[in-house]
Amino acid sequence: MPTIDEIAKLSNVSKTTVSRVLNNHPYVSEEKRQRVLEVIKKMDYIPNTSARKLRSNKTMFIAVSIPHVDHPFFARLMKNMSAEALQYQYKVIVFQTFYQKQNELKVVDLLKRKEVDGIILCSLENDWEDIKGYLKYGPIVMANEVHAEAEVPVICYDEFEAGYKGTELFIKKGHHSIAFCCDNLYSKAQMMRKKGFMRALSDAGLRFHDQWIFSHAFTIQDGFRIMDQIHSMTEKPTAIFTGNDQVAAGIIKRASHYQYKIPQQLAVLGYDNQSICEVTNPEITTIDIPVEDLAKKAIEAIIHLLNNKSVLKREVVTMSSSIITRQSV
Amino acid sequence: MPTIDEIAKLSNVSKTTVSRVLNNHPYVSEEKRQRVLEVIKKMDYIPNTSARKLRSNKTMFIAVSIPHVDHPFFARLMKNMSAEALQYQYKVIVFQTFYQKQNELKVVDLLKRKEVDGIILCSLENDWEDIKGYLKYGPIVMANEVHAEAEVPVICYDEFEAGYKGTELFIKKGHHSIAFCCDNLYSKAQMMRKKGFMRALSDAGLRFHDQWIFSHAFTIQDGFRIMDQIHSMTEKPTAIFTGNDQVAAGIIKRASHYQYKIPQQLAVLGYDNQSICEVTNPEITTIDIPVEDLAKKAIEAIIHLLNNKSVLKREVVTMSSSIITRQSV
DNA sequence: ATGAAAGCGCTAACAT
DNA sequence: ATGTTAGCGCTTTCAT
Repeated sequence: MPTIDEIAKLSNVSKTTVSRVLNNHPYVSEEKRQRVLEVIKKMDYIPNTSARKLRSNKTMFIAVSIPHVDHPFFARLMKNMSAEALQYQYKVIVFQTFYQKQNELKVVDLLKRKEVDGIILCSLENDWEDIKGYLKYGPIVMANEVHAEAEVPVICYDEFEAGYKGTELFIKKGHHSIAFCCDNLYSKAQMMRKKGFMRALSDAGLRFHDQWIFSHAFTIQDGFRIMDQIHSMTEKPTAIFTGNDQVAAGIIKRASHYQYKIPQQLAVLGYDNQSICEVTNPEITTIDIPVEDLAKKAIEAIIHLLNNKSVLKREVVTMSSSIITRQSV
Repeated sequence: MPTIDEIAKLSNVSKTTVSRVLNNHPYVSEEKRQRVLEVIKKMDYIPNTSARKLRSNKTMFIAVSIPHVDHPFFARLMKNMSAEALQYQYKVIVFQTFYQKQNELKVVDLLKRKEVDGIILCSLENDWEDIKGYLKYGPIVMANEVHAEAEVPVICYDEFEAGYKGTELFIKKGHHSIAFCCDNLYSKAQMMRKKGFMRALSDAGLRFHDQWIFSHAFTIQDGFRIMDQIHSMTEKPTAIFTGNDQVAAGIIKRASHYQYKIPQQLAVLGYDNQSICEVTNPEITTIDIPVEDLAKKAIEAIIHLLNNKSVLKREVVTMSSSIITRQSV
């Protein structure tokens, strides 16, 4: 692979001039520009990225951290973020934490190593105390996940509202015994959603049962497990807020197996509006969240910080979700 | 962020020594090593990655090219490749082609720019002729997708066998009118699968019908569309090889809507053994492919090339798939 | 408009 | 065992 020096030599110009041509700088005579361009083409030259990065101290990379990519919601988010970043000539590197603190710390380390220019955290494994120190190395934006006081832009859904709305829907349909699923309870977003759920319950004068809160609900298999648990209970809920369409699908399938009438005996509300909602029987009533919008806003936020080098500050953008009515509620 | 020079100064050693400590070279007195380590810790120092890459001409990055990440099969593949690469201290960068030739060319360009050390192509948009020139910049491995004469390692499934086996299953069950779905027909892998299908047909003395070949079959929605088409036909197939569980799910759902008895009136065979197979009604009989194995072997292959700088040569590893019997066939 | 020269932060050959 | 020095390939002052 030729270097800029060789191109300069062959074009009979200095490497400064070649660099100018490469970067579309003005003040290069048309004649030399053409000559350089020809040599570049002939030699099949492309500048070395590492050298450029070292010199300019910019990588044009944004790291995005997610639990793992084999998850319909995060996959969709990544797809959109990548496409959006490309609009700004930035490339997205996906980093999977696999729910490990340590892997998340490796992501923020990338900032320190000047391996990426900025970071978007779509989940949060560590305490914010352990992350905030990295802010001095570059901007961090939080998307999807929220945090109470992180002094960074946060683009998120109104989880409280979603929790409230969904629960309210059950109540309107006459349910009094409502269950709730979540990934885990250390996620602030999940907490907010649960708060909305609890509020709707208390606003309606309903009690909540401890054993009707199911955690570690991610997959179809988890849905099976949860339904098995419900089936074995003496006092059963008649409605369940799943927080995830995969889980809803699993519950519906297993409930049918146990001959439950859905939604009469057990109403099931999904979350995410994934395509799986349309293939279960009955089809899944779910909460639609604006993933594309979230992706776009998150990329815009990080790009803004990158370009303006403006001071990072807390700035929460909250997005509304809406209920998509199908058959399971 | 401090540089290696500052660390050297503060430790009263040369930067060579610091570099040695950093890279675990021998021949550093324990005393100096400790001193350096302390300063590094105190100063919160991490070496600049771009500088390292420029100097060492290694990036420790592997680019993996896929159509897009929001696809259950590719998501699973990526998850496994990323995890596997980490074992060798390599990081995977996912690049999505969105089925565009031009995006795929950007991926191979990364090799030329020294932005990645090697590439794994999991799909192929361009003619091999337009890719092979990049081999002089670094190793390329093909995984999942195949190519007739590409002179690189190819880790793939036995698509012919899968096509044959699946079709044979239908025939054993007494079907004579069998339809076939595929993404597109410029994919060599898809071609092989189709060949297996055709061969099984002809071995059984069965004809194939042009209008029973459905292309552009990727998603649940495509499944709906295909089922609509089938339903409108005067001469309908009684079995369909879908090539993808999402498509199978869509077909099953829509067929139920039209009151088809599955598998009696319409047998449906999936592909990939995704978790969605277990939530449809009836559950999807499918072809299980060893994704984890493919990921592992592909990473091993590229690492091998990277380490040994051995000559690239064609070397095809073919993996068998197996039928998972559920209810839809 | 163009070029000479400095230097980004690091590693490694070479000398001691 | 340790340090001196060169240089990876590029961009950017600064001078002309």
